Amino acid sequence: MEYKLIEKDGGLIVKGLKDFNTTHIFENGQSFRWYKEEDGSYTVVAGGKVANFLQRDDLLYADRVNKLDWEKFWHNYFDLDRDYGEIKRILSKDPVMEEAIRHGEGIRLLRQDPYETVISFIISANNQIPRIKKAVETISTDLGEYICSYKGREYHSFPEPVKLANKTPEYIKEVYRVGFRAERLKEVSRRVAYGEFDLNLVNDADLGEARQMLMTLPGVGPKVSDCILLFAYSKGRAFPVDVWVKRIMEHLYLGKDAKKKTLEGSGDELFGDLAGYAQQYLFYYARENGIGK
DNA sequence: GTCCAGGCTTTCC
DNA sequence: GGAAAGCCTGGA
Repeated sequence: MEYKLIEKDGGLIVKGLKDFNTTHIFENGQSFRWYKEEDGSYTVVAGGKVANFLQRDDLLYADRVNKLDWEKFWHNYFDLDRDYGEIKRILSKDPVMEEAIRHGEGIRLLRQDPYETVISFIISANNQIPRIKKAVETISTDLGEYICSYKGREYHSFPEPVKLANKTPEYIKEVYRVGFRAERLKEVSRRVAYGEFDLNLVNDADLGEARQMLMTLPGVGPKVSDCILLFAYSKGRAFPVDVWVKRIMEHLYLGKDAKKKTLEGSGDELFGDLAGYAQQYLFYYARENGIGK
């Protein structure tokens, strides 16, 4: 993608981004470490950095970001080497998808840290987004490194695995309010910290192998594993089926009471290697319209 | 092997 | 009170 970077007042202005909308990117449940400010901008914690993004027309005002940060980190984080225009053109051959895409035309799949994504989505099981966000924030405040204070809030990085591995399940449960997920968080962190599970190997595996590897971790089932593959590893064929995707796939394509296996295979069947992108447009569309409620 | 019920913590609507 | 971007266990 062709775009320009203009340094100004210690921040950065990005001009000419396409297929990019901060609301669509952040408010679709793929990441949990963002805060919407009163001016409509988003303050984001990722990669040990804090940045604020305000989008106005075709300009993105990036505060606490310099050219080097953008090129070394945020460009990749926002998946800017991928042509979402082309993805949308292909998916739009399906008239139902065309409608869904119109509602979330600026969605992009973030390239997030694998360990943070694993922990976040184990917490997400049978849970609600505000509470997931709070748990991830509390873990970071308690165990992560202090980064800065910005617009009245203090920010900390997401901690290394060993930090969570060294806490007792009782502590994790009581301090972070994660309930029955506490034991899972500790065990997964322990395996990663002591090299029993290598998150780098997931990257090299094909989709089926990667899914099987992740599902050996406690708290990681089919849905959570596909979220991790999509939101951390850019495996665009992963197709997480949650209650919302179930509802909208039944509503738009499959009819009610579709079998679990039919649902999980429907992404591949209908959208092939773009299933994960299709899932994001459908999810945003379903949530926005309250389909199936 | 597949399917399903019940349980799990706590918060939010 | 019921539901919540589910997973795990046990039993059919």
